[in-house]
Amino acid sequence: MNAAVSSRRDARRNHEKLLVEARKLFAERGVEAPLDELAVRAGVGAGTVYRHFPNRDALVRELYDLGVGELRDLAPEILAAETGWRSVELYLERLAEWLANAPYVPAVMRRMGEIDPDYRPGAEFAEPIDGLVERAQAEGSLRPDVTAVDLAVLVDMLGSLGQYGGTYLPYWRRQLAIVLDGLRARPDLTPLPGAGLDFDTFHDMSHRKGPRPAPGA
Amino acid sequence: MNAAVSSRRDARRNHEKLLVEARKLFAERGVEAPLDELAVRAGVGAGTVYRHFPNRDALVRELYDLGVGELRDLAPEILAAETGWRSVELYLERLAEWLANAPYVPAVMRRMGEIDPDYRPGAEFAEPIDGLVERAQAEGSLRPDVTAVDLAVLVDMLGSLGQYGGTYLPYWRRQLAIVLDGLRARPDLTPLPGAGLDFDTFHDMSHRKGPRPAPGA
DNA sequence: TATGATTCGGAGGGTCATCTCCGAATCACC
DNA sequence: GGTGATTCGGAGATGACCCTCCGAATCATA
Repeated sequence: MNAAVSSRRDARRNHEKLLVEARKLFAERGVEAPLDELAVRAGVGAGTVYRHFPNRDALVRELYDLGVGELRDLAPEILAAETGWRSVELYLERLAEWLANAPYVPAVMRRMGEIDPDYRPGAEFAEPIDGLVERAQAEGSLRPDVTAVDLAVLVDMLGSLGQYGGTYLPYWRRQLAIVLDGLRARPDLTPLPGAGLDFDTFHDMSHRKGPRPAPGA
Repeated sequence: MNAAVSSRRDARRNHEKLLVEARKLFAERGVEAPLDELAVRAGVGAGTVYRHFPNRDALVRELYDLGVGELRDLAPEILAAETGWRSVELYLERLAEWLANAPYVPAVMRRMGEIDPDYRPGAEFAEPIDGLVERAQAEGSLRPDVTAVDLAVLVDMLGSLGQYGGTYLPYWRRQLAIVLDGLRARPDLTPLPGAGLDFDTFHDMSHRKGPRPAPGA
């Protein structure tokens, strides 16, 4: 899966520098940003960029894989929380914080969908999230009509606040708190509209490119 | 402000067709999509594109202005609701629905920020939204610690669900319902963290490009 | 330090998008 | 229908970007 790491120090340093600058560049200008610009920012020649990443997609793929790795590192703490509700809190907080601090991710994800139509963003996380939701609902703290997909979508929503730039970061916790209050189980709640989705149908749905249904349906 | 509308029918028809196709094209491929492709999709020659829009930015600007106009048309119904709470509901629902159905908007907004650093997205709407929040809080239905900016940010979050494509649209009402439940005033709520912002400081904040503060602060 | 292997830098060919230009076509008006 | 003004279409000049290539520089190893 991973290309071998070079034994030369300059090669390792350049590879790392290119990844760092690519994240910044893709965040600012999208994944279509000129790679010549990447070379300039990283302080290397254009040829060096293409030695490390044969083409743009290879670079995107590596950023994606590294991101999935970072997420995997977040999982243990979230799943080991004392209560199910605390797990839900941590899930939303940690994931959204990670997303908001990694503004290159949406661009990379979009491109990944074009490169490889049947990649599954974070497929390995579907099962633990399902478990987390069941646990919190079993203890009666999480409203019973939400699904794991609903939570994942909420994470995306919160993460989209990264678009405002780093200065807003301390404030998105307000939106997080509002969402969490909306997720608590309460006796007088009216149930959520529509049917809950599972990850499979959600994936099919969000990758279909067909015409949108009539508005107001 | 607006360029004069041509008196020739073919010119008006082409102008309209170009706007329609530009919205689709920008939604699919971003504002950097080739304008030659726009010409093909609209069934006109490349020269015609540049007759109507001297450059890409002129096209972006017109799409932005038209969007603001559509929002203005939404305002009366939202503000005329019977109760303050219903006004809040309509505000979130109508705006987020509009955003989710207009997937070209985020791309256009981002580009607008680059073209014209001190444009104010929807500045004219700040005052009515403030009024709407005060009304709902006065009647005791909206939690007292949210601000108009919080609501506007929530709209952006909900609108970002347009990224999943039209097929998901019937389902974002679930996230809307969760957010609304989190916004209701309740006796036992813990107050939102951090300070509420007004539109002016929020605008400064979200357009500053400086380095992000240390995470975890 | 010497040596061979690996990596670097950046000039340049090929490709694609932008935008101009002007003869041909279309339109509004009479 | 005739007429002048406006708009259309698409070929082509200009410029940007992608990616390759190879002599020069750097590195690991002994």
